[in-house]
This record gives sequence, structure tokens and C-alpha cells, in this order.
Amino acid sequence: MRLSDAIEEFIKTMMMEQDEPEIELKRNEMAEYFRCAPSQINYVLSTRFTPDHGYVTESKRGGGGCIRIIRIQRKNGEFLKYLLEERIGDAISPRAAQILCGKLAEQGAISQRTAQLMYSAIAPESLAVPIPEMLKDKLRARMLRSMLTTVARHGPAGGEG
Amino acid sequence: MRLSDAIEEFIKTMMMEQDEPEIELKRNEMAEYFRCAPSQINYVLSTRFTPDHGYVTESKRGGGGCIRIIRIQRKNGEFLKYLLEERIGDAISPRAAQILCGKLAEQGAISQRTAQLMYSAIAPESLAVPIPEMLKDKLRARMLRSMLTTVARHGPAGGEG
DNA sequence: TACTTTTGATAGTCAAAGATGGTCAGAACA
DNA sequence: TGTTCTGACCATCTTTGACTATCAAAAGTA
Repeated sequence: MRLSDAIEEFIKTMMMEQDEPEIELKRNEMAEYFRCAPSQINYVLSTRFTPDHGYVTESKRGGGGCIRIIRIQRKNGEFLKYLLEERIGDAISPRAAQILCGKLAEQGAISQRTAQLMYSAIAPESLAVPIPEMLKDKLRARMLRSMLTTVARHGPAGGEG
Repeated sequence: MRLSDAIEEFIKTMMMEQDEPEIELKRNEMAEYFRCAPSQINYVLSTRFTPDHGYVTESKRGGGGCIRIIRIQRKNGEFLKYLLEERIGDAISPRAAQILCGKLAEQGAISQRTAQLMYSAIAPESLAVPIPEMLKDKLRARMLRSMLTTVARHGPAGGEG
């Protein structure tokens, strides 16, 4: 298993066990525990604990410094609203779109299958036509908004419908 | 026996033995095992493990990366083959796509909701970016193929997935 | 005391190296 | 003559290390 995955899991497990929406950790301690460079911890945070993933982080340097990881909890439908009104905007990368679809499923706003279906529509392979990447990002945003609007209209998907 | 055939057989045997609809493998390990160029593995995947053959593949690059091969259930595989080969082609108009989605729902292949979702992704409003209509028809076809492949992979619609 | 400097303990950034897999043109083969 | 196979080059993800920034407490100073 990848180191990054192990660290990610460790942190999430820690949050689960403490049943707290936030935890504090010492970067150097973590690095020592996993026998890796301290900056590895930053890498994990910046690739797996972003706002798109549903987390925000804070930190304090200097003596007694630490990193705080906070899980954002949104009520049913709020996340969807946030995506449509703020997050997606008029362009979005494939990677971000994938993360957001995954997050929607995790939150139960859509089923895992619907998430896969949505992502398969906007994945790079689907958009493999000769147009600038910039346009693809715009297309993706439009499609995603359109699909999410449909989801919002027709209820939280996944069901038999 | 041709190398490609040997690799194909090896992979299929591996899936049989594990009795799993999906397996993961390392491209470089495989290449080493068969003493061939790593790209040979891609060749085998792209000629023998396509959706038309009843398989889909995913992969992840970078450290700890791997290739995942997923077998689509037989029933779905045949249904899919029909759709991909007979109905969609490499370009499709918005109207034809809409009708297709509707028929799929009628036949119970996908839920009404899924049909709406799929159509909202490929509707003209979603593709409202400045590119030739011809490209849009190709895009639509790609997206539809991709979404149907995903549906097939996860079983015939409706369920919770 | 009150203010400044120093020091040690943290964390952040960024670029380079390492580890995978992907693509494509052309050679080799059957 | 189409299929198979290879190799050079590319893209992506992970890991590390050198250098930088910040902070709190201790030490120095007027």
C-alpha cells in the first residue's frame, strides 16, 4: 500500500475513533511514525484533505505548533447547493470533478453508481475530441451543473426510479 | 503461441481462479514476467479487453500505480455490445440520443431517472460551447458510450449500486 | 521592569528524483 | 497486408530534501 494512502487512512481512522469532527496532530511525530519526510504529511493533506474532499486544515508553526484537520459537515442538500452555486463555476478540471462526484456519493446525495455514471460522462476519455483543454473544462462544468440540477429536481437518485 | 494470446489467457485464468469479476495487475511486473515491452500489455488490453469484449479497464499511474481489469456480466455485456455497435455509432444527434435514452428507460434497461440524468449530460444546453455541431455529435456519442459502459458494469440500472 | 535579541521547535514551499502507466510510429512477423 | 511487438517519449502520482517562515520562550540589556 502506498504511504500516502496509509497516512490518509490513519488520520481518518483517528477521527472516526475519537468521533470528533476535528483532530490535531504534530507533523514531525507523524513523519517519524511513518518514517518519512515531514513534507510527506503536507502532500497527503493537500491531495486528500482539501475542501473538495470535505476537510479544511489549519496549522501553527513554532514551539508547540501543530496541524488541525477539520471535517466539514453539511446537511442534506447543502453540499449540492454549494456545488451548484459556488464550487463548480464555469470551468472545472477532470480531477476535481471526480473528487466532487465521489464526495456526493459518500454523503449519500447520490448513489455510488450515479457518481460513476456522472463521472464517466465528463471523464477525459469521453471528452477526447480535438478542442482546447480550456473548453473541455467549461464543457465539464456545464454538464456537471446540468446533471446535478437534474438530480436536485428528481430527488436523491440511486433508487429504482 | 502468440505472446498476446498468452497474456490474454494468463489474465483470464487469473480472473477465473480468483473467481472475482475484477483483478489488479502491475504493468511492469507483467511485462517482466512475459519478457516483453510494457506497452505490449497495453496492446493486449486494447485488443482483447475492451467494452465490446465485455471488459473495462482502469489504471493509476505514479508510485503504487496499477491496472484494474473488470469483467462485465454476460447479460449486460451483450446488451451493451448491441447498443454500442448498433445504435450509437461514432456520432449521434441530440434528438436521436434523447430517443435512445427514452427507449432504454421504457425497456427497463435503465431507470427513468438515470435516463434523465444521462440526457441532461448530453443535451444541447450542456454542450453550449463554441465548437462545430459535428464535434458535438461525436462528443455525445462518446459520452453515451462511456455512460452505458458504466451502467453495464454496475448492472442494469435501478438498483442502489 | 520593559523591550529586544536569540534560540530552538515547529510547519510550509518547491523543485527534483523516483515510480508507475499511456501513446504512437514504425519495425517485425505470419 | 493486417496483426503483433518494441522503443522512445510523455503524463501522472509519490516521496524526499534543501531552504524558508513563524512562533514561543529564554536570554540579554537598558
